[in-house]
Amino acid sequence: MYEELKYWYLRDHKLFWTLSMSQIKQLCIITGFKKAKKGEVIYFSSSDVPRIFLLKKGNIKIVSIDENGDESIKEILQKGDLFGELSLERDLDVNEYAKALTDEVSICSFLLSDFEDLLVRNPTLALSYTKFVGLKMKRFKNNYANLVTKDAKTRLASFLKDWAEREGKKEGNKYVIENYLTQNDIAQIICTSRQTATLLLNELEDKNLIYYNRKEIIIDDISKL
Amino acid sequence: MYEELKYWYLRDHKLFWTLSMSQIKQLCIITGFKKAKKGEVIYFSSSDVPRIFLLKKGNIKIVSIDENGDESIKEILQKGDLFGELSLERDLDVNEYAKALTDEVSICSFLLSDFEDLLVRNPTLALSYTKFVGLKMKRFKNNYANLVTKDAKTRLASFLKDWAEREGKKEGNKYVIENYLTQNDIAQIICTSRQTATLLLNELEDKNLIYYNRKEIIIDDISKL
DNA sequence: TATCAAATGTAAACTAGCCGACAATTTGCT
DNA sequence: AGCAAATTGTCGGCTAGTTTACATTTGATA
Repeated sequence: MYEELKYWYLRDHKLFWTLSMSQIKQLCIITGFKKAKKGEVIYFSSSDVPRIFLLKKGNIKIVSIDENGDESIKEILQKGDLFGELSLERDLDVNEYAKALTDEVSICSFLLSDFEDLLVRNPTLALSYTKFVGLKMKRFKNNYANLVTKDAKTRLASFLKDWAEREGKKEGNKYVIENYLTQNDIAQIICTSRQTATLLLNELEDKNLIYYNRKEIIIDDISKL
Repeated sequence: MYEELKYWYLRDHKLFWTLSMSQIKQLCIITGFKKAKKGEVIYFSSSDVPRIFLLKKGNIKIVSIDENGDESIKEILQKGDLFGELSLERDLDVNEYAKALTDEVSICSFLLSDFEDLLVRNPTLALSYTKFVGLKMKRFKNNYANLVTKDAKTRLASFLKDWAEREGKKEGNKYVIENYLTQNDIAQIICTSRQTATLLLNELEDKNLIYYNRKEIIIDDISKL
């Protein structure tokens, strides 16, 4: 991998904006780079050395496996998202993996230890990183609060809104989302059975609130959802 | 408040162990101190300046209010726990308050801005703080994963185990917990209705797995729970 | 283009847990 | 002690959502 490219990758993430180009170059912490295509499993938490990963391109899902072997989707990640040992502590209890949802997924990574060194030498970066982790925690809390208090229909609606706002092409109140999820994925995300998800999606379509197919989802008017 | 005492309060928290006494003194960031008794509401997140709080004594619950005015318990905090704007970012969306669960609650606090300065000047502290926030996030994830996948009975059992291990007096496999929660509190924590919580608690008592009253909860054999 | 696996659609039986309603008990307070 | 308020106990009806089971559609690939 070309050295120049490496730095650019980090530079691109807003977490590293505060660093000067020369600082970034000086650090040189990227140690891995990987490409994957749809369906491929990319990373196991129990893998060799603890790392932090940066999703450069494509979409992936983080799936965790509990003691009964049941799988649940923890997160859907977009281009630019960080994942891995974000809490800077190795966690052996958690068993999770990442799976490519789109073709042409590319990921780069650096070692946790290298990143720690970097943080110690750059207090400002450490501060923004802490805020970043904090923000992530808040989003989680919010999501889960939804899970607990709202019914499946509401959860589906707020998931779709969220998705549209994060990734959809906006045209006024209309949003077009590139659909790389199966109904089963969606069901797992909003924590319901596949059947219920199917039912609710069709219900939304019957009411002309969304148009759904395997390639894209069109939300006619997000304010009505 | 005596200066000496202030420092000792911080010194006592494991987050600050890495700092030398003189460093802590130098920093002198504690700006508030408060006492409260049972039932008292202590702090609103929308209060004046963003702060971080340290619970020195007693137990409190963090209650959040959603857009419908429904209240839900976010966290139960023990002596030594930090709370407030832990993510170091002010959050105006969140509406939450803390309520004393025991008599003789005491809390000290410092300003977010002071703490940020401190972190920038002490990268190692920043690092431990990030790990601390990360750990908190993990615990949350775990809890919520439970909420979603397990039924109420299992959730109650794991809450009781957790509580016992964190605060109970251990005698072999037997645990005695000082019970400062109502059944309604417990219900909210494990996200079920008060009636269901009552039912399940009585069920556990019928099976002689626990002994419950308003003062204490005795878990006969935690491995059987 | 024939085949097969994955994804989606649909329906009926079943159930955990919610909700409302009310009684009994305990606690704090004057 | 005596009263009001908070907490706990109990019941039946109700509903959202699960589960099981099977049919249909779609897309990949040989």
